[in-house]
Amino acid sequence: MPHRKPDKVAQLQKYIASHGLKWTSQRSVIVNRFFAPPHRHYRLEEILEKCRREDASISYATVYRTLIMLVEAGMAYQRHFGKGQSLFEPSGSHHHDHLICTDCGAIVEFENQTIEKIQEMVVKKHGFKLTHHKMELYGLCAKCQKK
Amino acid sequence: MPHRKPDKVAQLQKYIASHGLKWTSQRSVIVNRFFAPPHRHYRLEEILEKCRREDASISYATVYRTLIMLVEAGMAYQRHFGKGQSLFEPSGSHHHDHLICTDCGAIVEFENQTIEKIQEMVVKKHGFKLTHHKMELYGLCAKCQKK
DNA sequence: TTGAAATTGAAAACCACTTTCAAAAAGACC
DNA sequence: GGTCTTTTTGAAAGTGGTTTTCAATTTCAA
Ligand SMILES: [Mn+2]
Ligand SMILES: [Mn+2]
Ligand SMILES: [Zn+2]
Ligand SMILES: [Zn+2]
Repeated sequence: MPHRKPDKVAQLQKYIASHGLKWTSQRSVIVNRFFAPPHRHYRLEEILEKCRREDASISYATVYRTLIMLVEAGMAYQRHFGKGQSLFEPSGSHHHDHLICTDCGAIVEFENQTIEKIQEMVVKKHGFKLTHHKMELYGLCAKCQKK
Repeated sequence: MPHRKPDKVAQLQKYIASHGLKWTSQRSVIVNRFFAPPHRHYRLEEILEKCRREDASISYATVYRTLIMLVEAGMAYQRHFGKGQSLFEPSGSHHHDHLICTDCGAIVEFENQTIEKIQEMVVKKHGFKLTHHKMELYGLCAKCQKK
């Protein structure tokens, strides 16, 4: 199992250098946590809590700003499931959509090429040029159905 | 072209009567505006503004409460496109998804049975029980591509 | 080592709702 | 009609998740 955290950190350092930004101890803690396996969808507060175990003085604002920076660098996605807090996830190599349990919050990722193709057809039929899409399926996971 | 506003108003009056609620002049103004053709996706502020042309004293809170009531009565949907304000639309007979121009905000509705069927398959494969879904395609409409 | 520029934590501001509350309106029953 | 209980209203305050401000601190190129 590849442990790709160092790659991600190096990639961000390159981004930071090329944009006149600065590498700080706080950013190091935050991005190392964020890119540590397993791949997950994190609430900001969740990352903040983890980071504070390593550096108790890290602020909400710094975690917020760092995650936004990752999104701007193309290294993270900010998702808005439902209407509560947004979730951040490391951006990976391939696109995927989400299946979300409305009871326990479990998130399953899936990919379906047929749906993607049909989307393209729908868009073309209406004369649009597609930039991105959002597809979320909400329901009860197997566990929650039994309760 | 059928002008179905009176039906909707009558339907809401029946709902109101059967729930021990009261019909008011404000509710009359608001629902008549909301159900007046053409079918649209409205921001709350947009409806408020229209209603105030008819009754300048109508408040934000009353429009808000009336729209929520319509949603609870099953006569409107509240949509959360992007991250800003939510949009309300009269609920119609059949399900549809949305194609949204990121430049001018134009919204096109579409329906695709194949996508709906594949969604069911994806859900079943992961052992979920689907309750609802969200599918939005974002891009540039024909007009905005020319600019 | 210096110093301009970026970053930080704390706190305030922002924004889209959502709720509270006292006064007004609705409508069921005379 | 009038009476009375309940619901609704507008104004204002409260909420929650972000987003910005600002003075002090840190980074890092020179
Ligand atoms: Mn994901
Ligand atoms: Mn619609
Ligand atoms: Zn579940
Ligand atoms: Zn457009």
